[in-house]
Amino acid sequence: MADVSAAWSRWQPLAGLPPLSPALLAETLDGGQAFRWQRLPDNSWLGHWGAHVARLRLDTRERVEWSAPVGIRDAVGPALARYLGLDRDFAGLTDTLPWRSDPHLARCVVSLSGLRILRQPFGETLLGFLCSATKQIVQIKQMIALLAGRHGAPLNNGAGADETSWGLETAKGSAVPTFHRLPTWAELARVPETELRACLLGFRARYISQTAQYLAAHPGWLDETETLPYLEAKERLCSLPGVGEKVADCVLLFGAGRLEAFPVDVWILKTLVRRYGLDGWSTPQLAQFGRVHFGPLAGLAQQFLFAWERQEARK
DNA sequence: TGACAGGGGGTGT
DNA sequence: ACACCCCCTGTC
Repeated sequence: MADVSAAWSRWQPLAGLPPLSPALLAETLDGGQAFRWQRLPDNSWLGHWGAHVARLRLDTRERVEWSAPVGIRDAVGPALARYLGLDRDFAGLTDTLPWRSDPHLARCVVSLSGLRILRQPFGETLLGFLCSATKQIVQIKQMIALLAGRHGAPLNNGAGADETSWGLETAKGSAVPTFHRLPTWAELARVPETELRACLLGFRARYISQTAQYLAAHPGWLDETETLPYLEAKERLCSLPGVGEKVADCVLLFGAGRLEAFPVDVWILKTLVRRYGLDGWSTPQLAQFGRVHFGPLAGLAQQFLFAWERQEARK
């Protein structure tokens, strides 16, 4: 294994996060909420959000530890706490879900105990889910990586070097390229649609380009949207090209901490049909069912159901 | 090993 | 209902 200690801070425990199984850490970071985490050969996870970079791993007792490039470590600590929602008691929140009267939810909650909802940067979450239409996670991650690499600003590690790989090497011995942040919406507005297409976006390139034009013409619109009440925020997001109810709910759930948002995708659709017997219901009807049945934290319930259904499919 | 379908975490018309 | 794009995956 390559020496990765050189420019990374020493590993330190992440206070406030209960012990986690490797599978659950993977599900949380790489289960469809976020698209910028990768598993490294040493079994740690490398992730990016905003201008932050961090690595996470589990110690022998399954407690989460973190490390960051030394130059930005002091900023990453608090950012990580926010990103992972450490200010929220997810175990307590999960306990308020109606699992006592819902056997399927109960088994999901038990088998995926410890699952949490990330709090990602709002604008990046919008970009990620604009890429998500009829795409699987691996493909979305590929698009996002290309967007970051080609159109995002290189990240300074805080130590003055701008082209460093921070000593991080892959199993094959080649250096990991310089880290880049995702392009901001202002930056995306200046990228020709053809170049977006070259990032494997397909028909999503037009949506992203048009959304970028709109956001560029309306400064502050996105920040305002993040602060609005759920329904108003959702309505505004849905007015963007390429954003429908599902994408809007994902953005609000994973990028704004709105646990009432209940995205209905094909997995949840399968779940509601197969496990709840809702054959023949329309998508709006299913969304309504979810909000009523699962209550004010329907989005949290959704993540348990979603993870369970994907897990079943992989068996 | 290399082609070749088939289908994909949705939105807009 | 169907087009929109085109990469991934499984299969032959």
